[in-house]
Amino acid sequence: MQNQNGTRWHRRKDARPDEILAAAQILFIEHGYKATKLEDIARAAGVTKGTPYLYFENKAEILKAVVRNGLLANITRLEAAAENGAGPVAAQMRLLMQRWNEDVQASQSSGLVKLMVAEACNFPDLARFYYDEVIQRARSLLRTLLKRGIASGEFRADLDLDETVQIALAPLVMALLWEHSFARFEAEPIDMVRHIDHIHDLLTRGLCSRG
Amino acid sequence: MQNQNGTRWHRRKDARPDEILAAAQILFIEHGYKATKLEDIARAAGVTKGTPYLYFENKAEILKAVVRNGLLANITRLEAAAENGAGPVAAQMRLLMQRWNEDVQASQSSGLVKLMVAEACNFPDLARFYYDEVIQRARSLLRTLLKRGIASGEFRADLDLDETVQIALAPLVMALLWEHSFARFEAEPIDMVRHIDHIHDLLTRGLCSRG
Amino acid sequence: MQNQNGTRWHRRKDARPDEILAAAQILFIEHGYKATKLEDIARAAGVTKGTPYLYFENKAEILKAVVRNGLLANITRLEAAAENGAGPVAAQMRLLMQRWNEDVQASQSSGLVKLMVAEACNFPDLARFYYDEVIQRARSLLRTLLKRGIASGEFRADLDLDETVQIALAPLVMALLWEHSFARFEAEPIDMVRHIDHIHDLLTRGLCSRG
Amino acid sequence: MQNQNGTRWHRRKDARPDEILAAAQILFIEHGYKATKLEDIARAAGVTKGTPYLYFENKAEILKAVVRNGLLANITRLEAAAENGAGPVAAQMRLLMQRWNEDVQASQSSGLVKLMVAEACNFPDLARFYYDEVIQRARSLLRTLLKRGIASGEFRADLDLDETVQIALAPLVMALLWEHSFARFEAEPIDMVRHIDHIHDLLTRGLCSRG
DNA sequence: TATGAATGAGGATTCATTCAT
DNA sequence: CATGAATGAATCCTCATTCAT
Repeated sequence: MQNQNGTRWHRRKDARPDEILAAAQILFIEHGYKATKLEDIARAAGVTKGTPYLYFENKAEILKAVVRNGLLANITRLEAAAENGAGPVAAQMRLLMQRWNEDVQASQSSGLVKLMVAEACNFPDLARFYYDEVIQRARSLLRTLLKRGIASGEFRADLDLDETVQIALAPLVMALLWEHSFARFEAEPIDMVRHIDHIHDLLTRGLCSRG
Repeated sequence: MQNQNGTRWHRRKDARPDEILAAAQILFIEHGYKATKLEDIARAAGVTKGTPYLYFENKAEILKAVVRNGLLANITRLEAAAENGAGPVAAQMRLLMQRWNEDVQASQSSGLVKLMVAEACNFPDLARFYYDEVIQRARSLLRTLLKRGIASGEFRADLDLDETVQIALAPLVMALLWEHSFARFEAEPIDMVRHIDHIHDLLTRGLCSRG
Repeated sequence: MQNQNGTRWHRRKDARPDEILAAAQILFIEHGYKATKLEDIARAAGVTKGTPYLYFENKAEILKAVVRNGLLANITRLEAAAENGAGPVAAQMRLLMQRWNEDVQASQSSGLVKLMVAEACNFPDLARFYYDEVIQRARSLLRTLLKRGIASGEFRADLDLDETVQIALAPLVMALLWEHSFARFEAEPIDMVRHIDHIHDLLTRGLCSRG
Repeated sequence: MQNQNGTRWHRRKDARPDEILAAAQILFIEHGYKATKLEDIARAAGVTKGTPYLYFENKAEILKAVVRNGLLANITRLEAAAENGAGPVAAQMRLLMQRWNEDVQASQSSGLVKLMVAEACNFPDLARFYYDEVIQRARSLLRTLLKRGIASGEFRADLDLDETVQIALAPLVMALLWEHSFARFEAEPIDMVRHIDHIHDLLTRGLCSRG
């Protein structure tokens, strides 16, 4: 028997769990946790019904692994990208947003946020993990930048940090959710690079024209 | 089963559908569509499991009715509130956002957005309805305001309308999603009135300090 | 409120049970006992769900009443028709078959036999009633005729009465069952008068040509 | 649940479908389609209620498989038995009827006809299949024989073929229906070999004595 | 390791029956 | 008498999970 690459079966041991998680991620995001059948995950991963149970306790654990895996990697890369920035904070912020976007695209993880929003109530400990390890760290990152901007006089000194962080993140998060909910009804797909430019522009300059 | 009067049931034909929808809304938002059992909806509505079928074809139709009912009413009230504004557009916008918030609070419909995001892929026609009748109408409303602001010279003339609308709505929508996902992990609940003020402030003035 | 005849509601008391039975008969024959909903019976009878219970204990009793009513009337009329025949027995037999056919057509009861065959196992006492009050009496009738024919020398003396009765009835019964099962697939409907002539002819003369 | 070996179950993939169909056939014939619970079928087949769904789409498909399986096999064997007959047609016909009877007894399929009659209206496509693949083929077979008999001068030349076929088949079919409806009320079971002899005798010679 | 047949608890839906009006 | 809202047992079907192979 040959797999799709034409290589013989062997040494898949290490890859299996990730293949299962990759398949599960796609299906969980597309249909939600409950509506996704374990057998579909298995089939999408190229294995049969029993196999996921060799690597994961049960369906819930697969969901947790999907989220942990995907998001931890993302946030970690984001934090790495945020280090040692120099120059105007606004420009750093813009660069960081674009980097983050590239990373999300590359890691195919955009739908995880939707998944977490949808399932937060049903998986309190997972939601807690997401809150602690993703949301808070992302906020922290942005807060640091804002502080630097305020300190340097680049940003207004009267900003409420927590509020501003929350508001600044919203359009970025919404773009992800959008892609996995209503984007298909739009005439044309979102150009994320351009969208992020607009977000950045609006955030920094505001709507109002200057006197 | 006996009700409080000692009779087996009340004759509630007129009230029943709404009671069932109200119960369903809470549970669908809390647990998602699939994870909500019809019997739970029934019990929460004070009836037994057969009763919902007297008023609704099936579970999916209950979901659709929940969404249609709740959101159509909201958007309609929002449009009414948007009429005949006068004075500075920024102030009108702020007023509208606060009005909308009050309406959402009053109608207990904040979680419907989360529900729609979570289930958009599984209910394409419902998602289409939501896109057409809620999203587009909300966008249209905001776009009109922006145009007025640009025309009056209050807002920057170089704004991309579609992008700006999308971005401006994001923090408002995120606040709703937040409430039904991770809000419980926060030290204190969001003060929406204050939050909206911050959103409005940031939107209009931007982050940057002025020379 | 007016009924279909334009007369006011009144004095339906006596007619109701029969209207319900008439509706039930049609539906039971068409869909079988289990697949027929009491509400459908009620609607077909022009009443609502609860009404049949004013006249009948439950669904099973309605079935029993349908069968008893319909078939007892038929067999009784058949016996009446069989009385005081004169002339050649074969001719009497033919006349009786045609009379019976006319009666079945007129009484709309042709499907009751199918109903009984289909439900005999689920309603043993009803089946017993049918066996005793319909089958046996019909057999008895035919047996009497056969005996007369044998006595008169018209029929062969070596006939086994029981067997012959059973065989002679078969095509008649089959024609009824046919009408309520596969007749619709035929190019043209059965002409029962002609069919009975053929049955009679074949029964009396046999297939074989005579030397 | 444990089987006799103390294991939870056997690996019976090949045998299962037939075991399920065999169980279903008995129960469908005994109680009708609607009144038969899938769990009863499963239990009768020695499995639990989920297992039938591994092999059949749903209950209706089980019914169809039961009928198709059972009856196609019967009619095919009947056609095989009809080939290359020699000698007097009446004798061939008798032999064929006896063969058919043996085959029906051996294949335990006598009740399928009753099942089809009972459910024809609820399963139009199945009824169509039965009409095309069983009834028409059986008729065709008999018609061929009759034609041969007429051609050889053995049978009357004035026979209406279609009518005669229908009438000749009736007692045979009725015997099957009888067995699964009212036979139990008879003092003694039908001796089919003898019954067929009588049918054949009556068919060929008719009731009337000869001058 | 991997398979996939089998399980069986669980959930959607139906419908005969009841009974306050 | 008649209605029809409500009930809840019954039944179809699903699918996460197990385990002999």
